Amino acid sequence: MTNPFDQISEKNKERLFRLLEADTLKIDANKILSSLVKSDDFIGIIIKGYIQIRKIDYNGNRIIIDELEENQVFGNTLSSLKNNEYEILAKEETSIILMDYDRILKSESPKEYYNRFIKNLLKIISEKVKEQNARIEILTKRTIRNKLLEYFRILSQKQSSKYIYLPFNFTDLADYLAVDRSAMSRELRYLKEEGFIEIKGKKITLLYEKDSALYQNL
Amino acid sequence: MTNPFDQISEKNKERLFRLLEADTLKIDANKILSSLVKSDDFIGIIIKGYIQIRKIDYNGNRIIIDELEENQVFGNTLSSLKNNEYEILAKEETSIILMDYDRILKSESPKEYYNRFIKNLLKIISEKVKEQNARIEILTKRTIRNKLLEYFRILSQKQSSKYIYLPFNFTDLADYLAVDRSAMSRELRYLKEEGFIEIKGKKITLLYEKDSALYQNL
DNA sequence: TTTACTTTGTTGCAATTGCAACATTTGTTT
DNA sequence: AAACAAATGTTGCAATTGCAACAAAGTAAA
Repeated sequence: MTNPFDQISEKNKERLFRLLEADTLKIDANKILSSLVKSDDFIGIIIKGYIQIRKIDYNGNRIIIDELEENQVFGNTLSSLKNNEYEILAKEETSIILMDYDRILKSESPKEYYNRFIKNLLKIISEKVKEQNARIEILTKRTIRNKLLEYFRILSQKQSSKYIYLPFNFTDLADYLAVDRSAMSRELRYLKEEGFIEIKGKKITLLYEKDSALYQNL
Repeated sequence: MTNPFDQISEKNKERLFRLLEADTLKIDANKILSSLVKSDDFIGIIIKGYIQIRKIDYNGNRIIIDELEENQVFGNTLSSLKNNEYEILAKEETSIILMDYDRILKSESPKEYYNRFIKNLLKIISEKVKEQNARIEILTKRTIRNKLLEYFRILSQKQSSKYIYLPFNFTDLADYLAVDRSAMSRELRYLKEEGFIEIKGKKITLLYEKDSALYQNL
């Protein structure tokens, strides 16, 4: 994961902050921010910590729009985030930097640290696109079972192991997969009963092979 | 939509192409490219035309991964595109530029046109993230009806009108929403019968208001 | 214009899912 | 340790969906 200030010295980082009028912000663990008092178009960078961007619809369904950890970016420039429609939940103590998107792009500074920062941002955002693609692949699966399997596949690949560790609790996982929690719970039970997986808390063991029939319809 | 060569002169564009060893490629209308003979990490830019990136799973379900028009980018850097798993379909005659991702990022050229290009790319990719977010919002809806309504909402907003024009045929729309085509067809009929929409070919008229009860559970 | 192919529309039916309601377990706070 | 809150597990049931199979309409090619 690329650090947004990769190859930028502390001193130049300060200069950059001044140039871009960046603000830093600290959010306590389990605190919810429902509006970011900032200009129209902003980009936020997670310096440290872990947040979720959530939305709650009229039915009370909570949807996890995004999950962000250190060095990742978010902002209304990158989504249709309008204040108040979404909430930002810090799962642990989190520091973020807020900066004006226009200011980032429109600055004509010839400074090396500025160009370097733009490049770093490009890399980070490219990674984000990739992650979103993975999410889309999951969401396009038509059954809960296939969504779970696709999610496990990606996680297993990321963690290079058949013993995978969920970064979610099950309630959040259901929101992430956009399915009903109890229906997901049932499907997980079926997968267990059929001997495909083992679950111990957030640790899941995949008992099937990559060429298993299970994968055939993914 | 930002042009990747915005504020870059023709001459500098040529220099840029040489610097990044970019190749141009022309694809005839309705031709399918199933593998891009190129280095591992590439970025493609649509210069002119319109393509779809599709995937066909073991069930024969076709999924539209991405839709790209002029000035948009794609590439395995931006998704998990592995050759052969996906196909690229040109809906019309399309020209694309292929370039090496590492080369783009690792070049240390101090040239103004190079930095400008990076900035343009950043803007384009930011827009892509935004579009993917919209897609995710649609896919997280739990019923076909709500997926359709969310899709219509976004389209109506984009086209600033209640008379919207589908960029898809219905078969492709179903793939885009990741639902069964016939089930979608049925749902569209219900929406018509209930007087919420009118359909004439690819032209759809939304007959409900933004504060309609229909929207309440979106 | 006849033929072939693609897209759209329709329907019955079985499978899957969401929903609601509740029990149980786990975690947190005082 | 008691009291409360949150997460997990379970189940019946109705609603929604996917699937299959086919008819009709539209489009392109010979």
